[in-house]
Amino acid sequence: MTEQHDPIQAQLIEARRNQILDAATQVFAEKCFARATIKEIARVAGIADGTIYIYFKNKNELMLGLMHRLNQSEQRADDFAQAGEQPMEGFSAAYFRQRLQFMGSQMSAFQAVLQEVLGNEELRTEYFAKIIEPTFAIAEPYFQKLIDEGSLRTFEPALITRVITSTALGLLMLQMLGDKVVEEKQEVLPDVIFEILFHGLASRRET
Amino acid sequence: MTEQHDPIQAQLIEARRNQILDAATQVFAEKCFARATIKEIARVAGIADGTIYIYFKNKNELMLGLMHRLNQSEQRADDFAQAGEQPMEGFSAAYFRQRLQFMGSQMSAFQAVLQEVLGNEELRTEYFAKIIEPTFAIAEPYFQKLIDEGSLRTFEPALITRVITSTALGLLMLQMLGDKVVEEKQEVLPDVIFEILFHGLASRRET
Amino acid sequence: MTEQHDPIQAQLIEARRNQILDAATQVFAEKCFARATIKEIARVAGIADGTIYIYFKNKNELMLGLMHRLNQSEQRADDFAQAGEQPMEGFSAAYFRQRLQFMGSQMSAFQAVLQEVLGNEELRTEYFAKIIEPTFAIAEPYFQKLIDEGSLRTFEPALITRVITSTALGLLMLQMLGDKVVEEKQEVLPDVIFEILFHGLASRRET
Amino acid sequence: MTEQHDPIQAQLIEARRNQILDAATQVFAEKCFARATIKEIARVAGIADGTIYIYFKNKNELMLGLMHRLNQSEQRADDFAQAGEQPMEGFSAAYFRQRLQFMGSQMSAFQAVLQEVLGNEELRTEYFAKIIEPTFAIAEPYFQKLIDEGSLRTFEPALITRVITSTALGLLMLQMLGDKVVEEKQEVLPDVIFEILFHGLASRRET
DNA sequence: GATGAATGAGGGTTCATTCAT
DNA sequence: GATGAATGAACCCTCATTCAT
Repeated sequence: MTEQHDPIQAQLIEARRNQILDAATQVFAEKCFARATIKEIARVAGIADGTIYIYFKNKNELMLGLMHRLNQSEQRADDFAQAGEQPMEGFSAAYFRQRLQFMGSQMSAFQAVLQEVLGNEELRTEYFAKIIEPTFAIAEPYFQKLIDEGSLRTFEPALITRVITSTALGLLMLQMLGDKVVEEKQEVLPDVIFEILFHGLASRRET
Repeated sequence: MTEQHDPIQAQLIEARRNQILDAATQVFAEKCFARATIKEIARVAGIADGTIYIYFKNKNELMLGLMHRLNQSEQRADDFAQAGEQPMEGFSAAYFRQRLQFMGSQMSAFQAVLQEVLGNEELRTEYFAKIIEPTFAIAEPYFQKLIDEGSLRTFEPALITRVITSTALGLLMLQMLGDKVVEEKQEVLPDVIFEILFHGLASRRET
Repeated sequence: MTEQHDPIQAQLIEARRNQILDAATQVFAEKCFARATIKEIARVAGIADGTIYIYFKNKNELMLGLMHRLNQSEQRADDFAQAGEQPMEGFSAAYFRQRLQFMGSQMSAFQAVLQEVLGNEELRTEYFAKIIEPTFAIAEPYFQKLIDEGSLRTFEPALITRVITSTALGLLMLQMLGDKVVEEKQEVLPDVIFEILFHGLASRRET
Repeated sequence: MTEQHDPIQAQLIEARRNQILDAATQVFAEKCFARATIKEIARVAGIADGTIYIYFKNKNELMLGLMHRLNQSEQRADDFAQAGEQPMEGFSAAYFRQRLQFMGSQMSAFQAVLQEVLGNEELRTEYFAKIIEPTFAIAEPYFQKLIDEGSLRTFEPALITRVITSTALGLLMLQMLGDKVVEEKQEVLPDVIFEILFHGLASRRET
């Protein structure tokens, strides 16, 4: 009957999906995936329960959709690959700051995803394989190069990525847990962390 | 006639509680709090559903009991306060290693608690106020002293605690997410992290 | 687009509520409130368990809904206030007969309510304050007037209402308990009771 | 092993049964049969849950035991059969007053029994057949005699018993429902009721 | 006999999902 | 496509009853 307005149709569908995912993000972050109800997500999105099932097969697909969208915007925000030939410290510091800012800006979504990922074996595996591991895979050669250049001390690149990721991830967790200091200092924290990770806490004279 | 079973009784009750909490820890870590069922916890504990309700008022109290027990064993394992006059680096490294080992050994419990804490406003507040914040309160003066002594560079102690905690917490998260490298290297990681946090990633010549 | 279903919708909702209340009345009367199960009420109503919870918040609200409906139909059936200037005996006898007939016709509902009210402190207080006491408040001035007119002997109106109400309530109880005589004679009983209450059991000569 | 101290043993058993029934009466009246728990009855009786099952087969037998005991004490208090040759009005008034007083004194037990009887088909039948009907059977010939003597107007004795019983039962119900007037006037109410039932509410001149 | 921990069937309630409108 | 009433599976929890001590 209705002709296929492919591009317009697709945009409408995309808009609806985003509307629903926004509502889901909000409700998941407030209440966690399991306690969130379709009814409430629909209410927040301003649509009827049943409508959600036109755009997502089931509640789980909502979470996957959310993860997927988060991942996409992450990649969009991410210019790691374009490290190019910038001076190491400058690039690294800028990248690190940008990364933390992005995570902070998407905190609700990260909280919803992490929350569920921690308690969902299947999702956990997928999340790690599709999102975290690829980041490592991109970063490790970069650190290897820096070591080879003599910019960095000799640690296994795999360990370097873990330590840096840990710090960022842990900071995000502290923020989610409501730590006031992290929240108040979010402007300076990326630089402080970068400084500590690169030059250490210890004063030089005692080295 | 009947023996005084106060002490014996108490021990039996404690044993049952632990048996149930062990089962709960396992099931919560596998399936998350919300998806875990009393039926399965009972099955894992090898008892009947109803028995759980003799020892815990409801499912929520199971989680609180688990948090409480984790907190207690944490305090028992913790000798931070006894830092005494040991050389800074030695003590710090040892403490850091011990802390990470403890967290690793209790990973399931931490996973269950973190998982739920992330998705439960009320629990989150309580967890942060009762467990995380006190740790900061103990550690900050220690770092202040080290700064005053000139052992550490001048950062706000509050930020130092956040960065260190973040790294530990993030590492735990990575392990929970199934990172193979973290698991394989858990012997050396505490030392690597300590080394990086204290002396930095950057090679010295470029300072 | 969608029709304005406010009025239609409201009627449908009312019909469903009544359908459920009818089923509840039947099951409560058979089995008492506490032993009645939502499953059976749903079965009798010909709907699914969950549907009941769309129309009533919980099982208790079913009982309150039932009480409320009974009270409403009672008020509708009640024209006491319209006693007007009819001759006392005629009006009283007619009213008394109508009242007993109404109670008999709603016996199941009364049985369900009385049953629960007897075993539920809170409901008891509410039922008495909202339903029984107001009836007394309406009736007492009427009897006072009859006494003042010299139609009735001098008893405290409060006591008269209690005695009459007792007789009606007790008769209802006997019927609920399965008394065959009350059931068979329900046609004449109102008149017999009225006759006894107004002119006494005793033969005149011996007065 | 233990010799059979039949009489002493029996007395101990009877005492225990009464202790339990007293507790049951109290808890049933407060909470109704269905909501009363064995645990609470045991607590009120000052014994362990399991002990109740030594003296009563199950919870239902508690109710039957209570009914039975109530019935026995009723019969003990009842000297209807001994009507003898006393003057009709004197005896009747005295009997009626005594009956109402007994019911008032045992109100808790009656409330528990009536409550449950209203909602329990099986019990209802038994209660009516064993307790109420026999009373009718005893009273009816008595009223027949009074009619034959010319002391009472000519009503079917079966109806007279129903009306009188209704009034008493209804009065008990009003008291159970918490009517303040009935409670305050319990001293005079038996006489008022008797007066109304025998000589009517209507003033004589209008006869 | 007395105890009370243990059992597990059963009930109230929630909520993801479906489907007639 | 959109709706939201209806469904019923599944969960938490209670409590009568049993039985080893």
